[in-house]
Amino acid sequence: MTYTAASLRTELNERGWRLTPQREIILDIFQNLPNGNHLSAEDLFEVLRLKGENISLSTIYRTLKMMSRMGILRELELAEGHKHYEINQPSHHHHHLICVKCNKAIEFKNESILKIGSKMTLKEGYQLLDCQLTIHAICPSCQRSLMTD
Amino acid sequence: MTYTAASLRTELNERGWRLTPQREIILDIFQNLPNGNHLSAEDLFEVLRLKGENISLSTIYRTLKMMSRMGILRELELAEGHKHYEINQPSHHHHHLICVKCNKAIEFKNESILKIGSKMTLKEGYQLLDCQLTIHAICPSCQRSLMTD
DNA sequence: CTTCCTGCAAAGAGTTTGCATTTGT
DNA sequence: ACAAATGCAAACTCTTTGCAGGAAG
Repeated sequence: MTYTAASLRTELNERGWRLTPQREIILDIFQNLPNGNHLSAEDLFEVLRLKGENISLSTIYRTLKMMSRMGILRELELAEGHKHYEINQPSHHHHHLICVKCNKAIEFKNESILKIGSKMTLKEGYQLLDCQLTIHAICPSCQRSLMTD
Repeated sequence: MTYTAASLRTELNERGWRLTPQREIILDIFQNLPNGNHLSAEDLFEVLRLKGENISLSTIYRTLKMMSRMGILRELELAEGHKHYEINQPSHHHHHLICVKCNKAIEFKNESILKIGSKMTLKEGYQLLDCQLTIHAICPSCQRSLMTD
């Protein structure tokens, strides 16, 4: 289930919303992002600026929130004080192991987690958008330096 | 594994840190919080104020971060724009199903998730602090009002 | 031609930090 | 005594919002 400009337009229009150049460009950036990469709002702003696309931060924030709520993007909490976003594709669905000290994140896959999420949302009558297992832990190198913050 | 003032003191001292009245009181609040309850920094500030304990917000933020990093508290991202905290006890370990539109959160238990987390951290040599499955979805009543934000 | 969207600037919320003072160990 | 923690206020970061002009359906 890959999003195209056309399918995005359809889905937007169904809700009384519109396809704008900005939304199309932002979707395109995420579609072409190498696997496992994720962008913060600022990152996206910078990527766009380098491509010569000057889309305002307000629009970026509004679009990221909208696309997350539509299930097009995943909103990741990587414990860095701001959110990161990536395209939401079941085939690349993964989770994160994060060091609470150095914030380093490792991605990993696990097939049973999505099943747990599907079962749970079905049971409660919710419409599933995304499910993420976030593991907070201390990485080997930070374990060796317990005294320092 | 219940924390007492004494065990907290020991663990702090091991790292060259100190047990202060503020830290003891904050731990106490979380110990006695009804199951499934969680507090934001502001909530905790208010709870303390009502008990006549005027602990500054700075100290609260510093203590919450410290106790999370020690594995005493769990840091929850309930998609409300700020973090919530609760005591980290395996026996009450649970996860969250959150509506991205109204932010309503349902708690649920699942035994296999902690196993997945333990296996993953063991494999990578990390020291497990906490693992949480967060499901983002749209609740039944928000599904019925798709047009509105 | 109406409604939605954008960009700008300003405001807002939550959190962090510098520093003088106080307090554990 | 000495290092660490507190409280205060100011600063900071990320994000949201009001509004006027511009664009999509």
